[in-house]
Amino acid sequence: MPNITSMKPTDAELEILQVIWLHGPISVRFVNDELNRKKRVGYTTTLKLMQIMREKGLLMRSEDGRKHIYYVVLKEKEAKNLLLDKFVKTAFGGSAMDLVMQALGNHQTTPDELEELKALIDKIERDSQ
Amino acid sequence: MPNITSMKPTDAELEILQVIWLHGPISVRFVNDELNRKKRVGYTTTLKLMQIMREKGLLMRSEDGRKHIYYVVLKEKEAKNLLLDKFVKTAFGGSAMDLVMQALGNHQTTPDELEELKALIDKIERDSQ
DNA sequence: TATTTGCTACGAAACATTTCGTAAAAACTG
DNA sequence: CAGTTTTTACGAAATGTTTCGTAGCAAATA
Repeated sequence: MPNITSMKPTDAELEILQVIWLHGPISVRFVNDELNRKKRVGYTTTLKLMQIMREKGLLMRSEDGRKHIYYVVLKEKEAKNLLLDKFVKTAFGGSAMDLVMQALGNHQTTPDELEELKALIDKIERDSQ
Repeated sequence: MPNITSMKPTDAELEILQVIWLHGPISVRFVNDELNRKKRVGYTTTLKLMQIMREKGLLMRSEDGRKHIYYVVLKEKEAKNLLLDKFVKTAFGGSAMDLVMQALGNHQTTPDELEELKALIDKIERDSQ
């Protein structure tokens, strides 16, 4: 029963998770190149972090000959759910609705997005009947 | 120009911020008692943390005789906005709407809350005319 | 085959966070 | 006033995170 919040990914680890979620099973080299588009970081730093993440159970890898190919244990959506839960607790005192209201109020939204959101609300209301 | 994300409150610091936001300007003793409702933590630990938070510029204090009374520099709402921005970036790749949809879909909501949310959406739509 | 390149493993330094013990002084209590 | 309690200051240990250097080996290349 993997649980990403009990694994507490750090900020650096989260950056790596994002890259892997976006680009699929992937080599250390690729992750490091990707990270270096934003900031300078040495290859062995990234390697070490990914090794630690594997020890923690955050990543797994297949050994394709000499190279190792890493992938995330949890699906993106469930992982983000767990992270979200934790964030709601630590920053918003447990109120998801507070977070939703504040996020909505302070970010640009397109009409399409608002329609999508209204559809979701309708669905929630219907399901609760 | 205070900015809570550049100050990077840690998890322990965030717990303290929550207590102070909730209970107003407050003594170390009160914060520590409050924290101890959830977990055991020594008085000097809380004291030290709050001293560090003051050095970082997260808290200020007034010296009421012997006791020190601490308060948060940033208003709750602006602080949470900054934290939210950072979380959206690190965990949701920058998409606030993704976060909103996921938060809504995965937490219990009362009919009242949904009404409030719909009102906010209406307001956003009206304002964008 | 000899050299270079690229990969993993690993230890450890540098840094940050959390925890607490001790000391000193003020405030309270009997 | 003497003793106890409460408070702050501070140093430092314990723990967690991030970074990188070095070594050893395999693969590619000259």
